[in-house]
Amino acid sequence: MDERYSPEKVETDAQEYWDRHRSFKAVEDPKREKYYCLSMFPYPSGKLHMGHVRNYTIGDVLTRFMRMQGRNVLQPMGWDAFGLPAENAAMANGVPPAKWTYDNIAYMKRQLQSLGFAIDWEREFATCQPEYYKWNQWLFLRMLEKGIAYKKTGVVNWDPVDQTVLANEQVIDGRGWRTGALIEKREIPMYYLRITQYAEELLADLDRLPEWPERVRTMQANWIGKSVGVRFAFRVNGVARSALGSPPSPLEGEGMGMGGDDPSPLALSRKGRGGVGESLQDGLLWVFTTRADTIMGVTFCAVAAEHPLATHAAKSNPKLAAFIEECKRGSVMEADLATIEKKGMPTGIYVTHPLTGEPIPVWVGNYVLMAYGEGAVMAVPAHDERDFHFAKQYRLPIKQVIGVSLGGGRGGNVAFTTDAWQEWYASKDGVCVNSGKYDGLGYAAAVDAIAADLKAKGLGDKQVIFRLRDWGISRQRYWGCPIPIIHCPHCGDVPVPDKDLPVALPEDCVPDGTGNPLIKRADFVNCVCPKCGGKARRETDTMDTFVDSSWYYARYCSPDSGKAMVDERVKYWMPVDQYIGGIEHAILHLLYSRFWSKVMRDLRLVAYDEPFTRLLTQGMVLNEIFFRKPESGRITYYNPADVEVKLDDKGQRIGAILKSDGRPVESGGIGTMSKSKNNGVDPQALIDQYGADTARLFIMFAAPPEDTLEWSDEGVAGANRFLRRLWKLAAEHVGAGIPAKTDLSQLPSPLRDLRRLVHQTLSKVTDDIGRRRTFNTAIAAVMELMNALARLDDGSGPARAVRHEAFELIALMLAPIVPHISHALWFALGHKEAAIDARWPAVDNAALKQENLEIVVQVNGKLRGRVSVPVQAPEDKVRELALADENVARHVAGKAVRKVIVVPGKLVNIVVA
RNA sequence: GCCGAAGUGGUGAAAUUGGUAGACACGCCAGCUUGAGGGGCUGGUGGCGCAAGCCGUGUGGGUUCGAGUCCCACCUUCGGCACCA
Repeated sequence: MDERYSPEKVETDAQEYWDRHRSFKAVEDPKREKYYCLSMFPYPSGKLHMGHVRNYTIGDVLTRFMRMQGRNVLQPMGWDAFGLPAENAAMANGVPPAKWTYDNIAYMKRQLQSLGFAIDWEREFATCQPEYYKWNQWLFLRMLEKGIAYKKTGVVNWDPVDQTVLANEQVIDGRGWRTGALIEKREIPMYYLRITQYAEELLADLDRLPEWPERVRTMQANWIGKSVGVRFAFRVNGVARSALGSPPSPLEGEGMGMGGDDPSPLALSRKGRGGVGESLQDGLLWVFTTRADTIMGVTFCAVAAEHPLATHAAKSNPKLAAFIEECKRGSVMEADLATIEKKGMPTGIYVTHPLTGEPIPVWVGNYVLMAYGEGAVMAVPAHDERDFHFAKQYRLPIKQVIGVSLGGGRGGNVAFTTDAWQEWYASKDGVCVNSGKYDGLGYAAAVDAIAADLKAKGLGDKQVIFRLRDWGISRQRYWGCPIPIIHCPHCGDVPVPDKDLPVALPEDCVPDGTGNPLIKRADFVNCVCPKCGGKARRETDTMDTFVDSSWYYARYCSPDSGKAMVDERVKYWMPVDQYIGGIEHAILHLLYSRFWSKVMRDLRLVAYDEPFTRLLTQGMVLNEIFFRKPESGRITYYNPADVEVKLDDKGQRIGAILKSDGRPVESGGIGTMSKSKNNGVDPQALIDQYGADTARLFIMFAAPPEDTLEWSDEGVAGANRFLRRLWKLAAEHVGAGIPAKTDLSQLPSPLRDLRRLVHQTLSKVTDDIGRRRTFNTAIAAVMELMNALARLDDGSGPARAVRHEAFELIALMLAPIVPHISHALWFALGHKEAAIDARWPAVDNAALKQENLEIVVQVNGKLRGRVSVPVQAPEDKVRELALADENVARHVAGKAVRKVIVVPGKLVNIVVA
């Protein structure tokens, strides 16, 4: 064994061994329990970043650990290879997205391999390969047949200069990123997937995912956004149905006939979202409310700018038309809407209150969303904070209809004033007042009574609605999976027959920013109608890349299947036992994958309901931010590698300078590693300098996996120091020869203590990795053991045998985390079989036995002494020994002992007066 | 604004079930080692105090023999987002 630890050699050797023996090939074996460990696949952006390294190291540790536990493990890897960056790169460099993508994949694959991940590379694929995306198309056609996929118009960002559709991220302050032109909103036909049909199940099944982080489940539940309330209508005064120009809808009447008990999400999702018209059938203004108990307090209604009633009113009111235009111009991003000033304008139209018959004015409000509910709300300013402020601003009446008695709870109504908003105004705990026959009813009773009365009048009923909207998958982009539709002038939109799949994407296009290049590809666009044989035009839109990532985990089970999307091997491997990825995917990717799984299940392609049994969301990787901001001009960020930090003599930071010019830079705190803040660390540089094991060790040691991880060059050096020390100690031990097998059950005291520590450490590491997933504490425990081992200065036979066992267990305990050095140490310790095929060691319970325990003694809760007591000592004896301790006796002397609390094996607390 | 998570030495953190606060590591200090390369080894390192000891886990209360951990109120930071009717 070399005296010196040289990671390049150690790591190359280990990786060559694993390659040669195809150690990571996963083979289905019904006799063995499987373990499918999956990390979210990367977008091939060019090179790995630290977030990838962290993600894949966590997955690899669990994979290798479970493998040592005897499970038949699968850890695959692939590439989320379609997407916008490839088109941007093409525009910048003139390289086709296909070439750019495949080059990046080749480079990043080498990087992943150099980190020594236990990946079955034989299952690798990229989503841009026709063998994969063929099945996107195939499933899309099945969805079309089942009515899950459908076509309707949607709004997109239109750049009038480049004549192209832009993604949200390509719109900066309302202008195109390349042209600077003001972006217009355009309505174009698009394909949608009816995820809302699964809303109820997607919500309910969150309860079947107990091993997902609570906060992810909460985020998904909020995103699905189930609301139980009442949908009802106001008659629009003096407006006939024909005047509104809304065509009779085939869905008309469906809402009323559905009954409140079992509302179908499918029907609901159609209603109110299908576009203009439906909300005004028969001259009715439909609204949805969760506070029907406040209906007697309605003093106005507010509709969205896009609402047909607003459109109608604007025809004869230029000022209103201008206001509506202003509202429509604003951002569609809901986060932006949260901060805009609330504005409104009266339409001049009145509606009739369904219960009181009073006339109610209708306003247009910029805070009403067309996409949620009916695009119209009843406004109860006394009991809704937004309505309250709106009413104050425009001097609209405010009528209290809910009373609350605080304090005693009997009768005494707390005073209501319109001076300022009070928290309790929105409370559901009060009872109705000023509400005629509903007076005195609580929330639930009032809602029931009011819903029943509305139903009797044929003007409404209870209703469940979801915030979740159908998934629009059409993208007016080149580098994606073609949507398999043919547009025929005679037959309309015709699905591509299964036998003609895949619709292959030409790979030699170079986008130039002026729209989808597919439109100009005659050989792609021109085709023959499968129905009538006439000339037809192929759809040029491609699919959202979230489609690609919605089922890739299932494809890994049978990546070579040419006949089917997935084959019977999926039954063995799925569902994924452990999924690992960034918290940024908590909603969309995970929700779409869950939806896609349920669709595949309903098509009897798979048997599972949920694709990911256990989820681990790893924290972000942070680093310091340094910058200079000149008097005039732009802020410049400096990479922490180019900055030297100045410390005072206590190690407290006093400043930082740029290494190149020695002049000070300012600290911007710490933040996520990003290009814009120039605070990234290149994993490749780290691997080149210290090796993969050091990178893996540092990343797993610095923080628990779910927490953020702060980068530290000193910490990396420390991790490397530990490995060098381990290597050196092991080399010294092995250099003296492999000790003969020795009976370790009878050892002198210091050796027995050391051996107990060895097995205590094994016990802790097993629990930390297997159950707690706190890799940082597992590593700390091994470090502690190594420190104890280094202190043992004893060259005797028994000592060498104890030391040998300790090194063996250290090599195995560290094998999931730093597999290369463990591989080398294991062979050096005299084993013929490689560490990769070794089993996780078992704790020797006999080694854990001890005769005496150290017990802490407190007096009035303050630590006053420690005593050694026999393990089997009865409580009286422990108490006696505790009181006999010199320091304890001193603190107890002269005081009456009131109580003595004995916690077996832990402590004694003596309570004195 | 709403929702969620978290506040512990100079720093990253540990304390798993209410039971020794600060394991492990970084940094710093002292000493040794002419093998300066990102050296190696030993010891020290929460604050105050000569000491006994006292104080100490964001702040203020509370429960308990005992609280970083449980309860109430507040402050701060981070993350997510919805004006969701």
